[in-house]
Amino acid sequence: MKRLLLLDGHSLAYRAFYALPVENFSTSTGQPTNGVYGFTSMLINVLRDEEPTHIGVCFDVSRQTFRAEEYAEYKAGRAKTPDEFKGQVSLVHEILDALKIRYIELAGWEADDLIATLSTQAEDQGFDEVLIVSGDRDAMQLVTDKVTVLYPAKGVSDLWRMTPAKVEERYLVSPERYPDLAALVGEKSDNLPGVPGVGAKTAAKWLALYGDLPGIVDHVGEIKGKVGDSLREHLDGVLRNRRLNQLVRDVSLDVTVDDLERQVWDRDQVHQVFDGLEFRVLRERLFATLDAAGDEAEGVVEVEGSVLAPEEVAGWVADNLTSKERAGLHVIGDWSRGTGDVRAIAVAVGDGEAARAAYFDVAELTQAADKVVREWLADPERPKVMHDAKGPLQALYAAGLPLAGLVSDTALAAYLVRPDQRAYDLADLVLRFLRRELRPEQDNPAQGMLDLDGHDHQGEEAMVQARAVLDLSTALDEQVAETGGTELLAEMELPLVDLLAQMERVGIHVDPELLERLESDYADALDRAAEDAYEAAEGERINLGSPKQLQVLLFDKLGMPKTKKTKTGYTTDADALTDLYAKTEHPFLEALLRHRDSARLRVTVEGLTKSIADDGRIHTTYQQTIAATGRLSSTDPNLQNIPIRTEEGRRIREAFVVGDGFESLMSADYSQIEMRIMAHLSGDEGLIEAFRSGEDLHRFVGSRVFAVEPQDVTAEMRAKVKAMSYGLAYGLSAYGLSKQLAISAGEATTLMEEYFTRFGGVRDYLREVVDVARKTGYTETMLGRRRYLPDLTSDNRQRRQAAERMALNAPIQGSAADVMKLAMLHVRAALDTADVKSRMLLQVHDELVIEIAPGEQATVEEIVRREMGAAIELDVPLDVSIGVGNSWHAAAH
DNA sequence: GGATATACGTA
DNA sequence: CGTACGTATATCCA
Repeated sequence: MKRLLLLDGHSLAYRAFYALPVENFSTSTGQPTNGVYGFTSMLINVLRDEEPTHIGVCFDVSRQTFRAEEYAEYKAGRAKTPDEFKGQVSLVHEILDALKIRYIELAGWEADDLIATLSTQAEDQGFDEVLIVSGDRDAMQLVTDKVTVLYPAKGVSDLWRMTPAKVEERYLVSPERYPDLAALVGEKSDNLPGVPGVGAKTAAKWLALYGDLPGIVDHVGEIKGKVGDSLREHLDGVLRNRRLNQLVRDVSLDVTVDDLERQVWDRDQVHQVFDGLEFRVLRERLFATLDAAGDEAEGVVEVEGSVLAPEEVAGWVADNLTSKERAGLHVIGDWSRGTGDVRAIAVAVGDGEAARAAYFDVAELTQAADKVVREWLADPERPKVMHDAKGPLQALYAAGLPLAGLVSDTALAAYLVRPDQRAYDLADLVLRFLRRELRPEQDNPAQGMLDLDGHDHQGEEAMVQARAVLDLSTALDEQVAETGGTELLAEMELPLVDLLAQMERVGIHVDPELLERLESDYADALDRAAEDAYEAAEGERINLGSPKQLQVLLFDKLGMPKTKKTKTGYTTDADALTDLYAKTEHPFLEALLRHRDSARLRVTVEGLTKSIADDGRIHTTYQQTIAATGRLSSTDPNLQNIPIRTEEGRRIREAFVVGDGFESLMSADYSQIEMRIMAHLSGDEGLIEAFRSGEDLHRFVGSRVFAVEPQDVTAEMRAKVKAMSYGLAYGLSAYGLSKQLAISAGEATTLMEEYFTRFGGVRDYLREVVDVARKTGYTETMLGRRRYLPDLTSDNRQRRQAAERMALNAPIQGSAADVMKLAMLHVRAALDTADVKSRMLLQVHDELVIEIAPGEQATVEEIVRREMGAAIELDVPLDVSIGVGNSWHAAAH
């Protein structure tokens, strides 16, 4: 497969120069880089998407060409090349040098002629495909079945794929006839005037009628009307245009297409050039793209080790697991919902000559082996590394083999390095960071199954995994150190694994009878709502759960006003339905909304009921590597989204009750932690004073924004500044604020302006966060947790603005998550020290739920208040609010 | 059975 | 045109 990629370097950089704001793209020394940035960005994209085998970039050298000689006004009238652009072409050259991509330029020729020549050559020599990236429409004449022009539609990211059919569709003529059409219509950018009154449609009509331009010339006398006169009058100009827009396909070059084969790029040189240009984000993207393209394994993970017979285990462990050398541990077993069991264990230690590994069954260990294995696992001084340890930890714990001494977890390390990834598969990480292949784990491996040569495949596989984890942990720990995350990993994420495992194991007790009653109450309400809805719809018994059927009923049959568009039609979400109800007062809508509510509550309760374990408790699973900001998430079931806002929904919390042998549930939460962090990070004096004063936050802010005394802040004013305050941390716009508060866009803008006048530090901080992130490529929380946002320099406005909102939010949400994680660790340590039986059950982002043992309430309350309040030092107090009751609902405060 | 779209619960 | 999640249902496709 031979695929040639040709780019018009000058024109692409020039386009980028105008598409990207120079303020955002210049080095600290003032060198503008928007053109070279845009060009490089596009280059990376096409390298990624097209994977060419050959590549070349063509440049214009000067304006002195045969075209200018024939027609002095050729390209005249073009603005003089701005000085800010001039220097950037040589920067593009430097980048191409570092990437080992040839660039071609020749005095007297335009880049398009060179492209035409190389493209023709490639076609003649049997290349499978030629791709031309050019912003010059003359390139359309080169399009064939094998040659495609990628034409930058706007900006630098959106490329139109011009195939023969696309050219025909867009310009109404074949690629071959395109220059005839262009000659008739004219090309403004080249200063080639066309026939006045003749546009693409007329020109295409003539070409269809007479075949080609010579055909038109032959019949020029027959063309009637004003346009006919116009054509005859300007025919000389048309023929000149045609001579000038013909690309030359046989320029004599000192390179051939074979010389353009892709070379290995020079990593050091790339670092140097990109450092000089301060292209941090782009470098990441380049490495990610080119490394991924070359993500080919250079080998497989191999392991030297033995499948141990039961009587060999004790000896092997005694001989090999005594030192402080880290060991890769892989557990074979099952785990879920806070429990599990272990079938076998694989361990790998050492490297190079000293590399060794073993695999053994845990069910049939001898007494001696059981003892040494147990001691090794529980010894905090003998370090272990695992991949995604929490599950295996549960299994080991359930098997009576608790583990200590976990010094790294390759999933957690990878999460800190690449927090936006959604999954951290061991094989993927091994491929990416070690360039080695990990043979896939077999599904349902039969235990102890030997093949004909007596080989234990499952044992081999498990040892390979243990070896991979060990090697990977070294590579990833280095990466973590490079990004300043070592402490975060060692002091926060790793210790948290054990705490989360404990919380999952304990679970939370629920009252199944209450859940059952709720389920039937909700089901009744659901039936009533459904009947009311059908009646209001005059017997149309549609599926009320189908947005598609609802759309037909609401907008077609009932003719209601259209709501906001979705991909497939019009939304029927609760906001829109409430709006519609306000407008139409149609009883169907009211019944439908009730139906939605009841259906939702019923499935929530159903899900909880299904999740009750044999011990009468619900054991959620916490995910520690999902949320890009650093938060935890909860699954199976999700206990972080149990209803609280409506009275009906809150009843579900009454079913979460204190368990046997305990006295009550305690709920402790941080009040307004994100706003407090914003006050701290921004250093805004007004906001800091608000929190120090002890006054109600929104009342305080309202009094400043509306310039009234705090006691004169009305409920309406308070609601407005509250929405505004919370919205800020999400990157809310004036438009969004106006929608949410149902006020005019003008009023929302005024509100925001007033807010920022009073709290200017907040505005400055939010701006600064985005600016810094754009320069460094990432945001950081108070504890140094990073989030990478390459889209901050995207030329796609939507993506860029989305990334900006993420950049605003990530340090705030993420710092709050850090604080809560610290608090959890401190609270547990203090509970342990106090030697109480009370224990942590749930974490809901800013809330902890604790089960209080008899007589311990005061002690625990003191501990929780102290440790949560002192988790981190801020310029404002960290306020903790605590409630106690026999259910989660009753513990609310 | 898997993927996608829509809707909606929490912080 | 407001961040971060997880889950359920309907619908379409293979």
